[in-house]
Amino acid sequence: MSTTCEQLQLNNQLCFPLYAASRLTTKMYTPHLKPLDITYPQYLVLLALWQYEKMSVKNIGARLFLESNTLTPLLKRLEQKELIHRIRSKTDERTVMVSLSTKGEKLKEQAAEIPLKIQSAFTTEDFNESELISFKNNLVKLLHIIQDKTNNK
Amino acid sequence: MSTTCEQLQLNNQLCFPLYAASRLTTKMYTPHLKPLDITYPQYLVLLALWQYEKMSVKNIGARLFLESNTLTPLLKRLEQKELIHRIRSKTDERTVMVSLSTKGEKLKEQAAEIPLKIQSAFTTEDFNESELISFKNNLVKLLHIIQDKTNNK
DNA sequence: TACATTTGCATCGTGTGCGATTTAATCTTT
DNA sequence: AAAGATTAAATCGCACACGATGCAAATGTA
Repeated sequence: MSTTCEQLQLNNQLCFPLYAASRLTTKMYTPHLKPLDITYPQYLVLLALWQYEKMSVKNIGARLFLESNTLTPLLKRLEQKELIHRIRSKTDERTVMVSLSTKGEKLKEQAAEIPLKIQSAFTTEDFNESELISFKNNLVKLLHIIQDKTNNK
Repeated sequence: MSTTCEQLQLNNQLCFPLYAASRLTTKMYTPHLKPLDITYPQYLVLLALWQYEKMSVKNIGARLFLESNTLTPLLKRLEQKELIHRIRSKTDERTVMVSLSTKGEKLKEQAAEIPLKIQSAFTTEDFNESELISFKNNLVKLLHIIQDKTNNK
């Protein structure tokens, strides 16, 4: 105990609760995503596509903060499940356009109920809805700060 | 736009900024951890050991919310780097006790400066230190809520 | 037009995470 | 004490993440 620096304690760092909360939250989605036969990162890609219908790999990456080295294999899996189409653009052969299949479009209806179920799980007597919203806003603010820090390098 | 449910938008869910912030934060550690030749999860294990010196795999897992299927290979890598010892307990042959090696103990000094460097990166005109602390407290509160939800299943 | 540079995606290797199962040791119950 | 249940690690398979590199198409520049 004598040689323990305060700063080096797990609970005193921001990073660890962020890391742990992210993983546990992802786990909360599993029982809802398993019936749809998709993983959480795949769900995030679909969320983006349900909003924009058609996006390049680059675009999806910008939205989710992911590179092609993660996305390409993930998108191939979604293609194998016949949820999306991957078509190389005619006007720019470098870019691959990702779009929803009919099956992928339909999945949206089943997924529509998930966010509410998750949110209700978070809302407790210790953390009401308005507190949750203000927390989320702070989180997004933090996200932008980190984003700037990592980009400006 | 017409068929887009509000709830299904990326930014309106808590999960996504949590996931993104966690990954970007981890990335911020990389330049500091690379000189020490350790990864971020390995750093977390060492943080726990610097605090308690000697822990069972089970104990480390309880602290980091990780199971042996993740920890065992990770700990073997730390052992290969000669930062820790893994010794099966004499009193209970099922448990493996993890302790710091001299080299692992020494690494603490080099790591001691990391938390401050990270924290200063987070502190900006948009997010001062007290805001950061209250945000972290909310994050920890959320973590406990999720923890209860996932345990009681 | 030639040619260097940039861009978008893919590939590779390593290291997590995690559900599911296995194995061996310990505990419980009778 | 023997049988059954529980527990702690380990193992296995799969799916991310991500640094590094490769490659072909597009762009910039002389």
